[in-house]
Amino acid sequence: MRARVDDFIRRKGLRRTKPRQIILEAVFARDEHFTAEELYDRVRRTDAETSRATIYRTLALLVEGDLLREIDLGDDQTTYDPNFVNKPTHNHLVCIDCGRVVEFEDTEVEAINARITRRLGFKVLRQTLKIEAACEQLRTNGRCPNLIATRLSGKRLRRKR
Amino acid sequence: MRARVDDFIRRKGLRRTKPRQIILEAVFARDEHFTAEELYDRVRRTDAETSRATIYRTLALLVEGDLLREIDLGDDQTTYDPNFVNKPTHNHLVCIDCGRVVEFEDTEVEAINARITRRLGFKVLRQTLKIEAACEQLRTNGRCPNLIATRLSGKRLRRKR
DNA sequence: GTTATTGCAAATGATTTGCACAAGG
DNA sequence: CCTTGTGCAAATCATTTGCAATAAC
Repeated sequence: MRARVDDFIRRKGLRRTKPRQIILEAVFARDEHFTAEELYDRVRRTDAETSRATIYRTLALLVEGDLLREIDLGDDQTTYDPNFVNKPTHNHLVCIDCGRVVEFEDTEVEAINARITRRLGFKVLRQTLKIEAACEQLRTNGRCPNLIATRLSGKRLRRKR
Repeated sequence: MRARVDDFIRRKGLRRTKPRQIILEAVFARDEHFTAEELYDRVRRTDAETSRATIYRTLALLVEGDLLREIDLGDDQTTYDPNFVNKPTHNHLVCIDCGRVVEFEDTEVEAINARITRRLGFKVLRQTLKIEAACEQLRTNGRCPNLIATRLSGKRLRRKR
């Protein structure tokens, strides 16, 4: 990943500034999804100077360079996914009970793309499959470990304003 | 459709007001996608009194009642799709050249859902597949009738702010 | 030295909301 | 009547942007 990022900076002729370094570090340190605000908080812990503007501007650069992808999890803010570099065709399942997001791959999606190209005369560039689902454990057992964990951690469930 | 709407109003105990009637009429008159602002314009032509607030409130009711579905076409405003009542499992392809949106169905998507339920232990409630694609005609022939039509009509191409 | 980059604060723009008035049942 | 629904204007809130100062190269 480090290599990909370095290459990106070189290719784009970007400068290695301090805020940029810190942001890149924060973005690719883990494989979790995050929002601009969450990234801002994380970055702030390392450097209290970095502004939201720089966060947003850097995110835009990374998205443009295909190092990061914007995904829509159904709420009012954009979520960023750093995992497309390693898993270019993965999809998302969002649990409506606990808000947990599960990434999965399914080869059949590729087959659909091929069929679309043939049938509709378009060349597929990118496909986004989002599945909203309910935790079966919660239905059958009346309890869902993820939901409990979510509540305990105090993390807010995703929802539209 | 008329029946579905009436049923919805009755079931919800909603009142039949003039602005509501006009909005419902405008929403289900065609099967085209639209934004809140486009609906507002359309409604305004029939009744110059109706406010944006009422447009948004009515849209929220319809979405809640599953008569309308919000979709994300990649720009900054919500698009509404009135076709899910008749085609509950359709998907969208967005052409990055001309912005045209093509609806399509593909039985394989159902198979994926079934597989997810089995593999991941979630019950699929709703699936959203969006494909971004390029018009092959434009690539091969250098021209795309849709693109030309879009430009002639003066309709803005969809894009992030 | 130049040109890219940053932080700040103000602007944007879609959507939501408080409130007093109007209208449906 | 009594409650739901409406228009208006103001409020929200994530994201963007203009600008002067600062830092890469």
